[in-house]
Amino acid sequence: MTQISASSENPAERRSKTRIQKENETRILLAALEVFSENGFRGATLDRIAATAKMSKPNLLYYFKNKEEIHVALLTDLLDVWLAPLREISPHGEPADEIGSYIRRTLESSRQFPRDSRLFANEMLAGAPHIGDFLQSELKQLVDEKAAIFQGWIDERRLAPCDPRHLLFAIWSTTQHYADFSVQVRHVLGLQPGDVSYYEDALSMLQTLFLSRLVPPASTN
Amino acid sequence: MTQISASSENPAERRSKTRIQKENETRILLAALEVFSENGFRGATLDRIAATAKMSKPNLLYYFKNKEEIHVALLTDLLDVWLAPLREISPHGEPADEIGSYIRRTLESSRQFPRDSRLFANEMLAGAPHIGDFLQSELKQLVDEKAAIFQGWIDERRLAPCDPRHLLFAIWSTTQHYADFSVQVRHVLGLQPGDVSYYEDALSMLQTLFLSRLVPPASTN
DNA sequence: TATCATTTTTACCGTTTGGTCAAATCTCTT
DNA sequence: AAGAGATTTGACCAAACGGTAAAAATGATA
Repeated sequence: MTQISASSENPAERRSKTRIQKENETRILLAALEVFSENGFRGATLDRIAATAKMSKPNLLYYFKNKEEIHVALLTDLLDVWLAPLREISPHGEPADEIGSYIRRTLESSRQFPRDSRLFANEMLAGAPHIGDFLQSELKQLVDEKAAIFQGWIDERRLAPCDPRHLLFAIWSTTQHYADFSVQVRHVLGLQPGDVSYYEDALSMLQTLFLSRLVPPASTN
Repeated sequence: MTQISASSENPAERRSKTRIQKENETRILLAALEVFSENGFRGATLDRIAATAKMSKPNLLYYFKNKEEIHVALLTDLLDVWLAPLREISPHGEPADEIGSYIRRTLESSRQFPRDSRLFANEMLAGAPHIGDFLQSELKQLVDEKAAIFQGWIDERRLAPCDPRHLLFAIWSTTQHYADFSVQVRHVLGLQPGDVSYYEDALSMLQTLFLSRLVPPASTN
C-alpha cells in the first residue's frame, strides 16, 4: 500500500479529482445540460446524454451514479449563478438604476446561458419535483428580503404602488422568455436558427417598459 | 348491407361520431393534456395517459393511431383558443384600452387553461418540433398584422417608441408565466398547492406595468 | 519497467416503452 | 332477439430504457 489515496469506489467521493475525471465530468454535464434542457428530466435518456458526450453509457455511470444525480448537479450549479444578480439589488441605490441593472443582468444571463434557463423552465413545468424545497425556503427568503427593499421605495413614493414580488415575476418572465421561447421569438421575427441579435431590441423594450412609460397619459383634446 | 355507414377501420375517419366515441376522445384528450403538459412529448407515456383516462392502452390506440396524433390534436385545439384574444386587437380603439383588455384576456386564459399553457411551453422548450411551421407562417403573419397596428399608434404618438413585436413578447411572457411557473409563484408567495388567488394581484401588477408608470420621473430635489 | 489505481469497454439484465393483433364483448338498429 | 358494427380486452412484440458486473485497457508513480 504505497498510496493512501482515496479508497472509495465512487470517483465523486475521492478526495481530489484527477485530470481525466475533471475533464469527463464537465463533458458529461455539458452534454446533459443540452439533453435535459430540451426534453426535461423524464424526456431525457442516458443513451442520448452519453452519445452527446461521446462516451459510453457505462463510462458515464462511472462518474455519476444515476440519471438523477446528473440532473441535481446541474440544478445546483444553476441556482447559484442564476440568483447572483438578484442578491446584488441594493436598498441604497436609485430604484431606476437598481431595477435597470437587474433587468440588464438577468437578460444577459438569458443570452449567455439559454440552456440553463430552459433546464429551469422544464423543472418548473414538471412541478419542481427536484427543487421544490429550495423554492419554498431559500428562494422565498431571498425574495422576501428583496421585496422589502422595493416596499421601502414604494413607501417613499420612489416606486409606484405594486406587489414587489409580482414585479420580480414580471422581470423574470420577460427576460427568461428570450431563452425559453427563443424558437418562437426567432420564427416570429423571421430570424435564422442561430441568430440571437434580437437581444438588443429586447433590452431596449424592457427598459422602456419597466423604467419609462409605454402609454402616454390620456390627453384632454 | 343495411347501413352504408363509415367502412373505415379508423374511428376518427368515420363520417359521424358515436356517443361513445365523442366521450372517449374527450376523456383521452383531457388525460393527455394532463400528462403532456407536465412532462412534455418525450417525457409522456401512453401508459400514463391511458391510466389517467382510466382506459386500457390498446383502447386508447383505437381512437388515436399513435402518441403523436394525440399531441397534434391537442396543439391544434390549443392554438385557435390561444390566439383569439390577439385577433381581437383593433386599430380603432384606444391603445390603453386595447392593450389593457388584451392583457386581461391572456391572463384569464392563463388562469383558466394552465395546462394548455404548459403544453405550449413544453413544445417551445423542445424546439417546437411539431408546430415550427405554424410559428413561421400563420403566427408570424398575425403578429406582423398586429404589430402594424401598434406601429400606427407609435407614429401617432399614442404609444411610446418601441418594437411592437417585443411588446407582444412581454405580454405573452408575463401572463403565461403564472401558468407555466405556477409552482414557483405559489412557493414564493407561500400559498397552498391549489391556490390561484394570486391572479388578482398579477392583473393589478401588469396593468400598472403596461399602462401606467412604475418608476416616477427623477425629481430635481 | 513493474505495479497499482484509474478508466473504459463488452456483455448483459430486468423493466418500460410504443404499438399490434385477434378474439371477446358490448351497443345499436331492425 | 338477431345481426352487424363498434368497442374493449389480454396476450404479445421489438426496441429503448436505466443500470450492473467483471474484465480489459490505460495512466500514474515509484
